[in-house]
Amino acid sequence: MKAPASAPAQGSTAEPQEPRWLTDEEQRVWRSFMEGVTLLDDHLDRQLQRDAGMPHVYYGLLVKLAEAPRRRLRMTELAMLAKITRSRLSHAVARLEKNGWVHREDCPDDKRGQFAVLTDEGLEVLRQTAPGHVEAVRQAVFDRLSPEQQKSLGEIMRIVAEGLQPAEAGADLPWLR
Amino acid sequence: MKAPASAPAQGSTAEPQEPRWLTDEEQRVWRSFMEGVTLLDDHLDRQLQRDAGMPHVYYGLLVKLAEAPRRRLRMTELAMLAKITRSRLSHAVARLEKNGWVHREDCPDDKRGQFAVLTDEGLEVLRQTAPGHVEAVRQAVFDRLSPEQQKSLGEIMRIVAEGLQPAEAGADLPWLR
DNA sequence: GGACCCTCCTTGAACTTTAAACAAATGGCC
DNA sequence: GGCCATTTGTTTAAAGTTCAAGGAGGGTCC
Repeated sequence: MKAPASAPAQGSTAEPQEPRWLTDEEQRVWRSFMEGVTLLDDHLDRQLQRDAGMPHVYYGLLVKLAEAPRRRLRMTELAMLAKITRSRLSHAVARLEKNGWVHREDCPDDKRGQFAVLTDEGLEVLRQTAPGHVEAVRQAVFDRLSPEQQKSLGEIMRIVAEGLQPAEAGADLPWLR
Repeated sequence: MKAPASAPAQGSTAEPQEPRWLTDEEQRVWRSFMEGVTLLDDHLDRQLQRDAGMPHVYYGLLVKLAEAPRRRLRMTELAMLAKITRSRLSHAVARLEKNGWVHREDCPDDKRGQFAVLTDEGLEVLRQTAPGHVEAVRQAVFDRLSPEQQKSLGEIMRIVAEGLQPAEAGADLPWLR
């Protein structure tokens, strides 16, 4: 299902083509990318763990909930918005519930369904910690990039994300994209 | 509690300035970034877990070792190259050792020191799985970006990485950077 | 109604990561 | 030599993530 990048007739039967290795320049790009991501992720995780008592992903969940109508979302919807599996979300919400930042509610329309609801306490935590988090993001990223670079980064990562979007996602779910 | 976005003399004593919130456009950039990274990371992790039986980070460790002088590196050095903590590395190497991909060796010069050494078996795993991994990276990233975008991405992430490099790193370690 | 398949969400076990504490060795410094 | 801070790498436990399996409801087709 992939066409050769260049000339030679590629066997159409099996996989074992000559690998399309990265050039030195591509290597450098890729390594910078992975290093940057690793360092950034760790940095933000530590910042939030210290100041908000939760990892970055969990913080992201609270943000999504805070932005949702009535501060609530179906589990599946939240999982898709946050780009995580439902399993991971189940565990995460269980933890956040224990903290009192979120609580679950049955869905009246669909007895299988669950809403995750952001509590007042959860909203308060967000209020208190958001400034510190934005500041961290700014210092690590936006303060260091020119407006053009910021724009590029957005375009580039949007392209990457689109390419990896699980095919099903949003296809039949009107509320997404 | 709203302060003007621009001029005012900033109190020099404490923290509670008006947060420098992200603009809508910055928000979009940041979210695309986080989504792209999350999806990409998961994608590569699954690809490697399936085809190589290890997470992306572990694969990265084997690569570093393969490139090192006698296929060996001191634990601390490897940890810095891979941008992970020594603790995490200890666990990772323990696991890789159990797989037979790596083995530890005492450092003759420093009795505290340990080398992580890539075994023949480990090198073989790398040989077998590298093509699949590059292909995944290509399809997810390089095939989708123009040469200019690839260049930008490299520059941008290099800047971000530099800003987060633990200050100590490389300062006194001649073998790094 | 009943068979069947799909979706929603949870669960438990295995594995990975984190954070904090620690022993041993090193390297000044006096 | 002896003292002391630092470096090296590991360990423990707790927290988070993944994977595969599963219970339960919904939807469709006959």
